[in-house]
Amino acid sequence: MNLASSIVLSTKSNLSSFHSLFKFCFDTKNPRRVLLTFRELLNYNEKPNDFTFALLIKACALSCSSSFGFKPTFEANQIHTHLIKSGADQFILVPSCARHELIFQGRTIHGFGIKSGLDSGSQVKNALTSMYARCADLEAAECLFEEIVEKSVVSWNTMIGAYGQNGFFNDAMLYFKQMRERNVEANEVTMVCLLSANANPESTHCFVIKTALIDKCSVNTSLVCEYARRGDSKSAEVLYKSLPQRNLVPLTAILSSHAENGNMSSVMECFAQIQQLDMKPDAVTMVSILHGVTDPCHFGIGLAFHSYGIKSGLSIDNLVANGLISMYSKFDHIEAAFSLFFDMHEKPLISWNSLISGCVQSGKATDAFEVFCQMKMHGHGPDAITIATLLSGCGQLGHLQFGERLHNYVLRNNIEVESFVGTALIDMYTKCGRIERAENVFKSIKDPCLVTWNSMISGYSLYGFEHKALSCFSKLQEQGIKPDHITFLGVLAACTHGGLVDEGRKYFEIMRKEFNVMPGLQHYACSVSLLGRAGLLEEALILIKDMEIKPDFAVWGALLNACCIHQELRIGEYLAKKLFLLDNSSGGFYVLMSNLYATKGKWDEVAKVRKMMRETGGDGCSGISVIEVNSLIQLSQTIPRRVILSLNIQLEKSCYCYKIVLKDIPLWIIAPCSENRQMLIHLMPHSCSACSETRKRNLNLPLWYKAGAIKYGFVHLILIGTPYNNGDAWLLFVQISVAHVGPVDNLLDHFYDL
DNA sequence: TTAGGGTTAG
Repeated sequence: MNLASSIVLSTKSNLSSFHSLFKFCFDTKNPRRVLLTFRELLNYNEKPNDFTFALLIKACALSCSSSFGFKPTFEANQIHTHLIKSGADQFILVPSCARHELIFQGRTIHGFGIKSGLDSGSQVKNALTSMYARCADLEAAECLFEEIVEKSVVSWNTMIGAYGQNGFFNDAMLYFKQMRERNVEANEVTMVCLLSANANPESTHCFVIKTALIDKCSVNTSLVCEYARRGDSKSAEVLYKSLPQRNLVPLTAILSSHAENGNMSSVMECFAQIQQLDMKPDAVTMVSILHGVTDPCHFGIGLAFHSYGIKSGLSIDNLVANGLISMYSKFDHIEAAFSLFFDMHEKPLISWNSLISGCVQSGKATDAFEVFCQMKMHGHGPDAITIATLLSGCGQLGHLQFGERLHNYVLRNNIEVESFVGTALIDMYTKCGRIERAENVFKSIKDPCLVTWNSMISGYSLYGFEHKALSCFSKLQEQGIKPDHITFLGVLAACTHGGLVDEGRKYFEIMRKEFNVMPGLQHYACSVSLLGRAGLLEEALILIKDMEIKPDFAVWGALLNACCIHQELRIGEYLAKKLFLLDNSSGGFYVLMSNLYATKGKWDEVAKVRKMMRETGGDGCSGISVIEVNSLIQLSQTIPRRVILSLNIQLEKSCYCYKIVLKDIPLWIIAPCSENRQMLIHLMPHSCSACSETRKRNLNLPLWYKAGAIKYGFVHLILIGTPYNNGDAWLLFVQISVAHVGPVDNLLDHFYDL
């Protein structure tokens, strides 16, 4: 129990003391504590009134909106039980409900209100409306709103907020118009709600000047924030400077918009301003700054702010720690990200997501899956963000099986296949060789956004379905969606793969003329490749010479590749010199040169280039290969709990990570290749008996489970699994994937138990 | 009773 609770409860307990305590819980952003405190209230035999009721609803609503994933809280369930147990005689008999979601707790309290007659006041109805809105039950919110006889500005604000919070911006605006038609005067909250419902800041700005609401601190703060959020830093700054009072919130919003644009010098100016004005930067300020650190040249700034965070104590804040994890991951310092994560006192889902995403972003998807397993062991279920991130990891590894399981999870749990998850699925299926499934996912999305269209266009182009890609491009335009630079990359790639020279020229032209999208290096590289492959080397060269940006390795490389195709040794050698000066460490360059000489049968030159490649370490990018072996193993008639498998996997010099799927339970094995050394097996947490048994024995499930050895170049495994009976025999379906995932030492570093 | 800067995702 915290200090405030002790103070209130040590004095003579009365209802208003409890109400004060409830308010304290809201102020300290701990709505769930309200629910616990309500239990105390009942213990003290205090009779709640309608105000208690309204506060309880607010607590439920806030808890509900903050617990993404509809996870019931222990406290809410407790209070529910209390309502039934101790409040039965005076409040309710609650209808039993199978779904244990937090909204259920809110409905329980609603039911209690109806029965006790405490729900008729408009204040309570407003609170209830807001609760349902936060739980995305707009139908219930609307019903309640209709019941309110005298709809005050608060009632209208609640509905504007309800629709705005749930993304129905047009409806929010309609309610605002209706409110005006009924001559209800808007207040500052109306404006804040409208702005957060994506209202145009310019028109809102005019309106608030006319109605004198501009003088309200919350209104101008929201306006500055909205200008900033839309990337209009200038308007945000002009408005901010016109304000009499300096305030950290709008200044942070401006800083954040600069950070979003990667404009670190402006970010630093804002930060200096904050310090000059003696304002204390908070966690949001810190996290906004860290968000802006995307360019490697700014990494030093990021490090400096990490130090600042340690000194100021801000780095303890979860938000800041998440921001730091993301920043370090962006620059491939995944060890630092892990270290920060392990030091966190509390690890909410969002922090797990940050780390998982960090692993995927830094190209270590295997680690992301390990972290995901740990996350599940700690009792967190994945949300839409976890799933989208992991799907991206599946695409990275070509890990179709796990991707499919994630898709099944989405379907089983009624997670909406909307823009983020849908696009991630399309991306995963495309990268895992299942374009038809990507198509099906795409068709299931009601209202695909630009990024989703882009994924499908790129997918088609990758598979050489250039006409489908171009048809997608036309449909996208029919929907009134404006293509961006990624769309054109997909479209140009489709033309290149299909050899559609005229179309490619046309799209390159309309890209800037019609859509005002300036071609970047990748667009040029693609067009050069298109022209070069078609043998139009001169036109490709002219295109490069006319570029308004300096051509990079990819652009010249595309031309060199065309030279290989058309055996243009003379131009090829000229380009090779250019490329060598640009970047002589890239393996790609040597491969291209070697291919060029090979087409002409110049084997001596090929050998020279290969030697150069070895000497410069240019062949640094090793590939990942995955071999899948399926086998059905028949076991003895007795029910074997301990299954001994001798798997015939020849070990090679480098270290490998093996993934064995026992039935559908994946086990990861890291195999250090020194002979006779114990092999370490990692059990992926799952609803398998092996895992639950281990968990029962030891709550701190060791990450690695010693169970095998490597002898004579073969892998011998002892697995504890549950085989299944097909009526005749006990069977174990084993699928083995062998994937080279890099040096074992790097992987092992991340885990504690070794 | 209604609202207000931020982190994680394609």
